[in-house]
Amino acid sequence: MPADASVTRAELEARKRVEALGIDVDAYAAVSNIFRVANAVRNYTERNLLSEFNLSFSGFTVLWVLWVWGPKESYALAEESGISKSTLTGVVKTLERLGLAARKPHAADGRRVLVRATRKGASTMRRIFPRFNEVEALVTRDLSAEEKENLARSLRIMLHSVEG
Amino acid sequence: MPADASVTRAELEARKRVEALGIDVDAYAAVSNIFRVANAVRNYTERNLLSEFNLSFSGFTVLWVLWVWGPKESYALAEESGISKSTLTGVVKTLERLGLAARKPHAADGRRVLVRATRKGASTMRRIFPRFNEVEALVTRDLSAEEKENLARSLRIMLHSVEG
DNA sequence: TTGATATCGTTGGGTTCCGAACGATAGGAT
DNA sequence: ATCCTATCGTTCGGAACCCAACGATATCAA
Repeated sequence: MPADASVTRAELEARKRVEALGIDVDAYAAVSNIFRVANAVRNYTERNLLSEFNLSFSGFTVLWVLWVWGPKESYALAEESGISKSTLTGVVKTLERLGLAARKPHAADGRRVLVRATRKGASTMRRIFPRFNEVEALVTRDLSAEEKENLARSLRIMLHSVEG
Repeated sequence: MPADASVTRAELEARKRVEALGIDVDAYAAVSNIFRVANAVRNYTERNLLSEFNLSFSGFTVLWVLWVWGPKESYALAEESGISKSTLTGVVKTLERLGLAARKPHAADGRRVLVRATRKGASTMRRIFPRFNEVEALVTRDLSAEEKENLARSLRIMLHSVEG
């Protein structure tokens, strides 16, 4: 086992603290490291890439969803982006101010609103995404193709468990 | 391959959109699913457990660190909790209001502040953590012990790449 | 001892984030 | 036609979140 994969001192300390409580250590290790990595990658990306475009991570995510899926109603857009609908209102407002997204009323239903990426929004995504993917490649550079696939597969299984 | 691990429709749509851009799909799949799972577990936990104690996820994390490591200076506490030191000021203020943490001045250095969990904070953690671990066990219930270990190991390797 | 420089935690300004409540619209029922 | 109920996006209040700037304290050189 390479040194990079060794259990960190923080993890050892935590285990010592809770070992008497009948804890599922494997589950703890898996989940806590997911949060650690997500946090680290999010912060890294916001600082070193998204700030250049005045985009928050959520703003980027929402624009990404619009770019991939095309125009979407607010509720579905919030769902897919992993934020609440009230948060989405603010994020879309910011994207509109930046000229990256636009609202249009639903043709048949006066309550609904369709959100779409503007041309500028699409061209921005074409510029950002390859660089975002470079970060993804960077942070997974020490994993083999098989390890990356297993990682993604395990995460999909977890997603099914928590959402189902 | 079980159905649970199949690539989601969202992922397929995304791949279609970016396949012409020379993207590292394995890296994309690994990283994007980390965010999905982290988001889902965080929201689930805040709604179904932490809200009972008026704790945000960050508040829980900070209190967890104090419980595991004992009293800690602000900078180190922020670092270990994955938030900025200015955010920590607010979070600790909230924990103080709840009676779960307390500040005390550093003996030798007037600039520094030590934060510690109160008795109530410690007893609260003893109540929360087993239930938090139940959630961790729940969301990993369809992974074998070996899969959980491999997952944690891959994540530690990634952490090393992004932080180093 | 005094002055320059570094390092603490906090504050200020602005965005993101959530749940709850709200107004507006829709789609029945009667 | 007129309720009743459901659903949509927004608003509201408060917490979390960041960076930059700040005051206070420490450190070390001259």
